[in-house]
Amino acid sequence: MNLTVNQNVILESLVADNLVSDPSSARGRLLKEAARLFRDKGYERTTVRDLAAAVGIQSGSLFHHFRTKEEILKAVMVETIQLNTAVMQGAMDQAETDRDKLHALILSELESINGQTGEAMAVLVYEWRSLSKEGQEEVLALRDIYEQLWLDVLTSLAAQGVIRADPFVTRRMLTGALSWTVTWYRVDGGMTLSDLTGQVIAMLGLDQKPS
Amino acid sequence: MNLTVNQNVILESLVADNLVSDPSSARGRLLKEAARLFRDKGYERTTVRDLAAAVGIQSGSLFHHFRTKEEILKAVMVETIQLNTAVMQGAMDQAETDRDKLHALILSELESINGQTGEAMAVLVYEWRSLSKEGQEEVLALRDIYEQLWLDVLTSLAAQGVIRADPFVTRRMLTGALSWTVTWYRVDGGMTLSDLTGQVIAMLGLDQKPS
DNA sequence: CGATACCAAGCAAGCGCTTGGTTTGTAAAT
DNA sequence: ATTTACAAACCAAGCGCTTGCTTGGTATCG
Repeated sequence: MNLTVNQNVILESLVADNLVSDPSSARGRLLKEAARLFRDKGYERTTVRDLAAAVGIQSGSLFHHFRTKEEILKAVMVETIQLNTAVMQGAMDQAETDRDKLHALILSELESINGQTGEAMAVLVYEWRSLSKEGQEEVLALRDIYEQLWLDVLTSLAAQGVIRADPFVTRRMLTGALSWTVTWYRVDGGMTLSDLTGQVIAMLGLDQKPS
Repeated sequence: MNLTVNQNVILESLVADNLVSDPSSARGRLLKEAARLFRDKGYERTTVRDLAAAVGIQSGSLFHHFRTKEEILKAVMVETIQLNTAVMQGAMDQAETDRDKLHALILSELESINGQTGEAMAVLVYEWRSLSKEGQEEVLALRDIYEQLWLDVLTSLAAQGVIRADPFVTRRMLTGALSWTVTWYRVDGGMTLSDLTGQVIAMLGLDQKPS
């Protein structure tokens, strides 16, 4: 189960459906650089001149591709959700038991946050306020689909007595815990994302009674 | 064990030691409003005119109290850490077993995040990047003291086999999980912070074998 | 030829912060 | 009890700079 390869296959199909920009296109490269800058400096501290310089054009030329700076932020968020929902759905389809599904969800989200789409995921989590109200609602609707994948599995596990905390609370705690890894986890620190997934499972006390 | 009362007693002693501004002073009121604005709009989107208007003075008059806008942000962060470290230390001193101490730590942090100092705590977590490098280091040093309280308890619990995940990883996961509550937890939602603490304990699988 | 992608220049607005001067609070001197 | 002295707190005005974005024109390419 190599998630990286999986992600690229899914990416291609989403690009074909025009749901996600081709990373090699001008628009795609801009979104990639925007995600990096927004994560590093924050949306507000990143100027349109920064964005333009990152892809080697003049600041005014940005507005040929996007009408406003905020539209760039929204595109980063929307495309990231689209991609990661699809990747996660794929990982879920390969798992059989609910325990396996939970494992897949955790690993999948850690890959999203700390892998190729990590910069954009950090933006999604920490630049929420910079979106207009309408933008927030649009993103929120997409996010609901993603969240339902989690809730289905956690509710099922709770019904089986495998977890004892409330599924909704558990999901929210895991959202915080996993997204926070972006602030401290480094791939080169000797701990793989698979190791980290194991740590989360152990923290939840699910490492003792195998299914 | 009423944390709110406890917090006010500790607050007074910190004010007496000049470690924290008196909330009724001009400086104290400004910091309170600044925390609220920084949390709601973000540091960058909050202008010095917003800050001044919130306390009913002209924007230029702010610079009689603080040399720069960033100094306001730093003061919000530093004073919040000072207060919450003291409150948490107090809660720890009252607990006996390590399990009780962990319970106290979780409840204490939830009170910090969702109680009176919630706005400032959110700023501390989410406006980190807006501080200069020197400011970050200063805040980080204070934070280490705070974090050591957690690590001592978690390491002890791990040695006893009560928790099986790595103490450092566990703390980081809990940092994310607990600070994330600021985005969804509401006091009026029928769930107290004590309930929420119980949920976290249950999520960690620590609700089954009482000490 | 027509659309797409870009540049060069700059505008209006908003930003953090400064300046010079006025009011207010306080406490010692008369 | 009133005056004097002085620092702290504040206002009114605005400076210099950066911001997101616009405009009019020029390459590039199927």
